[in-house]
Amino acid sequence: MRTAPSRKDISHERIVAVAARAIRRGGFQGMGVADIMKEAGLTHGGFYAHFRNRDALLAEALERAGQDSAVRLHDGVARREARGSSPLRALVEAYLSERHLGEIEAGCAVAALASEMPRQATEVREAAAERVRSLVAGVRRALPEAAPAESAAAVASQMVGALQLARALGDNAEGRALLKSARESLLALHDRPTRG
Amino acid sequence: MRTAPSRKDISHERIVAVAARAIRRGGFQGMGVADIMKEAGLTHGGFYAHFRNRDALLAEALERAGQDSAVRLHDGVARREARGSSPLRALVEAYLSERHLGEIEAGCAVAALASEMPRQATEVREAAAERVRSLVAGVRRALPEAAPAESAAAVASQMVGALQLARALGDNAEGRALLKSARESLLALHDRPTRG
DNA sequence: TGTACATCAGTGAACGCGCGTTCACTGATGTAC
DNA sequence: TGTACATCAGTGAACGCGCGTTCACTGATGTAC
Repeated sequence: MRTAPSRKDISHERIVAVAARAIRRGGFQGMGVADIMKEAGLTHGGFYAHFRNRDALLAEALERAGQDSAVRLHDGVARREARGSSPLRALVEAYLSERHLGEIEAGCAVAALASEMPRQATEVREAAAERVRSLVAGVRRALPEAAPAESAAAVASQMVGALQLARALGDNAEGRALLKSARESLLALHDRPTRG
Repeated sequence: MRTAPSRKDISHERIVAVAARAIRRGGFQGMGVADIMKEAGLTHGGFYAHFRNRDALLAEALERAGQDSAVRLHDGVARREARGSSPLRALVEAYLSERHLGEIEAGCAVAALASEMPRQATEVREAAAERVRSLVAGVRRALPEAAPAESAAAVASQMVGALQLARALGDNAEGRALLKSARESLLALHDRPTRG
C-alpha cells in the first residue's frame, strides 16, 4: 500500500507538472524558476527545498513531459485504431495531426525540445536520451513485425522532423501542407497493404 | 561593378559570420550580444550601429548559417557524386554522416535550431521559414524526377529529425547507430534501382 | 482530550551576476580647397 | 602635396532589469506525554 502523499509531495508534483508544460512552451532556456513557482502557487524561495538546482527540475520536467504526451498520444492512437486503422497508421495520423501541430505545450517533448537537448547539462541530456529511446520504442511497437529493424528509428526521425519543420513554417496552410506530405509519404512507404 | 567594402561592411560581415556559428553552437537564446562582438574583435557598444537590435542579428545570422552550411554540404555531395553515387544517395550520406553529427556549429542550421524556431520574434521566424523552404527545395533537386511530389518534404523531415535524434543520444555508438538506421532506411525506400 | 515542543514547508528580502540597450566621447578616415 | 574640418566607426562606462541562488525567519503540522 502506497503511503498518502505529504503536503510537500503535492507541491512537488504540481511544480513538475507546471514545468513540464513550460519547457515545451518556452524551451529549456525559457523556463524560469520564479515563473514556475508562481504558476504553481508558491514563492520562489521554496524552490531549493524541492530541487538541487534548476537543472534537476529540467530533468524531472522532461521525463514528465514525455509521459504526459505519451498518454495523450495514446488516446489519439486508440481512437483511430477503434475506427479500423492499423497501429502504424493510427500512430502516424495522431502524431502528424493538425492538432499536434498547434499544441506544442501539451505535445511530444522530443519534437518541442530536440535541438536544445545537446546543449543541456549531463543530467538533462540523460533524461533527453531516455525520451528519444522511449519514442523509438513506441514506434517499434506500432510497426508490423516483419518490418526491417532500422525502420523504427527512421519513422521516429521522420515524425519528429516533420512536426518541427511544419511548426517552423507556422500553424498555417504551408505548415499543414508539409505535415500532410510527410504523413502521406510515410504511410505509402511503411503501411502498404501486405501482398503475398 | 561592386564598390569596395567599407571598413564598416567588413566589421558587419565579421559579426554576422561569428553569430552564424554561435547560434548553431549555443542556440538563439545562447547567443549574447557582448560575446559576439568580443569574438569579432570589437566592443559591445558598437553593436547598434550595425543592427536595430539583437533579433535583427539573429535573422541575419540564421540566413548566413543556412548559406554557409549549404556550401559545406554541397562539397560533400559533389565528392560523393564524383565517386558514382546518385544525387539522392550523395545527399543523404553527406547529410547523415558522422561528420555532420559532430559538427553542429558548422552544420545544417535547421537541424541545429528547429525546435527553437517557433519561439522567435516574427523577423527571425520568417528567416527560419525561408531556411526550411530552401532545405526542402535542395532535397527536391536531388530526387529523381519520377519521385512523388510529397517526397521532398518527407525526406527533408527524416534527415533533420534523424540528425537531431542522433545528437540527442550523443556523439557515440548509440547516436551513430540511429543515424545509420535512418540513412539505410531512407536509401532503401527512396533510392532503389529503378526497375522496369 | 489537552498542552508543549520539535519538525517541516513555505515566505520574502537580499546577493551577485550577466544581459540588452543607450550614450557621450575619441580617434581614425575621408573630403574641400 | 598640405592643411582644416566634417564625418564616421568604434569605445567603454552606465542604465535598468531579471535571473538563479541563499538564508533568516514564520506559521502550520505532527509528535510526546
